[in-house]
Amino acid sequence: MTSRPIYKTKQREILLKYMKENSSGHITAAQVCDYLRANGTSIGQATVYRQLEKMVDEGILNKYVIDGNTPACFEYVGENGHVHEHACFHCKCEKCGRLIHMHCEELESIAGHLQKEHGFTLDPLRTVFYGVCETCAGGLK
Amino acid sequence: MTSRPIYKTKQREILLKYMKENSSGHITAAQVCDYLRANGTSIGQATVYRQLEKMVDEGILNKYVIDGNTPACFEYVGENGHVHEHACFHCKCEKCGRLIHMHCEELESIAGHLQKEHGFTLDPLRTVFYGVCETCAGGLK
DNA sequence: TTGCGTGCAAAGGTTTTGCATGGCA
DNA sequence: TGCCATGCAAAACCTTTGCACGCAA
Repeated sequence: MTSRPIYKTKQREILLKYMKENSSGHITAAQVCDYLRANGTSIGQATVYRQLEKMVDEGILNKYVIDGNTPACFEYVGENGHVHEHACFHCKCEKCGRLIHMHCEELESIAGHLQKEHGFTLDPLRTVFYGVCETCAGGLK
Repeated sequence: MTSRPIYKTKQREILLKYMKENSSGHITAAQVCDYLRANGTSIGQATVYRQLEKMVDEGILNKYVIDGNTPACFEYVGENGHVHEHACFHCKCEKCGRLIHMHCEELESIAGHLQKEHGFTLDPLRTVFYGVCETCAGGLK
């Protein structure tokens, strides 16, 4: 939501590439730093945090927070403007940590409801449903 | 959850009383400490955190984690196995950063839907809807 | 008496910030 | 050239933990 200019720096490109290549999973800032360090292309952690946060602002990345004591996870969700994947919702399992993508039209009605009844414009890209997935629920309580 | 014995200490009673009296809003651990300090009945912060967490385990309090950098919020939801009827949903405005909590029955159907159609057990306590609130949307872009 | 609760201080770990320098536009 | 990005280290922040003592049951 910020309208700052986007500088195309070497560091940004490296981060973008890495996040894109790992779009299937959720990456923590520490993991990024580790990878870069192991790769010889070390980037200051402050830059990593700043760029990651910036990309979240731009809608390129999603940020997931489980709780205050575990590091936040980032996930690549697309560039080129706002690639609104139609109603792509995310569910995060609190047990196995798995991130589940689901496309469901019915869930779109939530946005409409929030808008009409509560005057709240939902941002589905950034909203994450937390809970317990089928597998973990089936196993043990 | 946990099945530890519940000791009835002076500190616990004070905390319980305070949380009960402020059940309408969200209280942070720091707010509790501030209040107690201002009141002369200071309790060690470690105890505050430990008791609060314990009460969450017991189902007396709800704990809300918005993101990793803001302190967690606690809310009194009832004792005596008094299961709270309506889950509390949270909306966080990405512009003004305001946290809006709403009790809405219709939104509860989301949980049911996720459960039935996707096998996902929603945890309303930890789920936050991101978007733009009425004020910010109405005002300026 | 037993074992949990408490309090203090210090540690823990993630994320942010200050400031000087470097690089994109 | 102007402004933003970077990097390093230190700070900030919330929360947890170690340990000795106190207190409920």
